[in-house]
Amino acid sequence: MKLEQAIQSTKFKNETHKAGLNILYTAWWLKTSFSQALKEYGLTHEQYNVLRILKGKHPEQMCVRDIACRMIEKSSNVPRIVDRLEIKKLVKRSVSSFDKRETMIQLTAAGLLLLEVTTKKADELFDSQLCVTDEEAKQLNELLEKLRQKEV
Amino acid sequence: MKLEQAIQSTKFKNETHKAGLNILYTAWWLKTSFSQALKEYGLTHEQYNVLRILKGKHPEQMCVRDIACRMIEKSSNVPRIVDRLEIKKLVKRSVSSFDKRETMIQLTAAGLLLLEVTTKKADELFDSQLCVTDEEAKQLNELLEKLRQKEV
DNA sequence: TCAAATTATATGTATGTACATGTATTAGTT
DNA sequence: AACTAATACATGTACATACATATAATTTGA
Repeated sequence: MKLEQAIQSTKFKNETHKAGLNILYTAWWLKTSFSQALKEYGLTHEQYNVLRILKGKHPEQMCVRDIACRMIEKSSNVPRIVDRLEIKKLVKRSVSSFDKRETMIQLTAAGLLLLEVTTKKADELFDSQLCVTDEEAKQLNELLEKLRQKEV
Repeated sequence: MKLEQAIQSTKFKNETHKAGLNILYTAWWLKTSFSQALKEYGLTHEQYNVLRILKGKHPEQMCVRDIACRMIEKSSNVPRIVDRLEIKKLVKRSVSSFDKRETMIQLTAAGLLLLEVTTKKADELFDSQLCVTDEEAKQLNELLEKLRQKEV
């Protein structure tokens, strides 16, 4: 669907302005299909993101701060997301012996198992939903990174 | 900043997968700078979006449903956003005489004024933050729309 | 014409975001 | 060593999202 149809608007200030809205809309669309796919496993897409990050270090633990700085949405409130994962026994919290201020998070066996299943689903979704060639994806990545040049 | 630095991850399944994450990250970044700019006016970026949509029809009114289907994030809860705008006297609610189920929303003079000031700020932000040429923006729009081809 | 289905909006709940503040621990300075 | 600053995390609050349900008005169709 064209952006014009999606947000029922035909006039944009310029192509750059339209690109901004197009990125926001595409991100919403992507998050939504993603969340949809995870729903049957009782995971939100942020919870999935945290599990994925933990997997990267598994079986080592990670502290909350290290998880936070790997999140796509930097202002995510990791302790709260971990709360929910802990209730579902997908992760375990413990106090760091190295620095007692740190809370160390570790995937449980259940978490690891659920992650394997959902990762398969999620990867399939990415492959089937995102209709660009490898070359186009590369181009898209370059454009997005150029666009973000002034990032602070 | 490259995506790799932003989310401290170097391995991606493929370029398409990376593009997906890149879109999500760029959208977060954009929303954040945007919200930052609106903060001094006491508006959230969703509230601004609703005001913008209302402006499109001003001085006519719009019903909640019409606003909703123009939102970038379709699952936004428009009645609740309108609640907050109404408290700040930026919009006015009234029951439609045409169909009493409908709630008609209209910008107030205060809303219109605030919108003018914030629109200027927002447009400046878009122009200064999004570092792409007109040609690149056009390319980006095409790629995003190709990517979303399978949209339902 | 009237009961049933549909529609428009409001509202409840769980989760997440954005930001401020509180608490415990560690690091740094003198 | 003791005081101060910084750090890591938890938690409170306001707003937003995602989805389910409630309520009232309108439309449909038997």
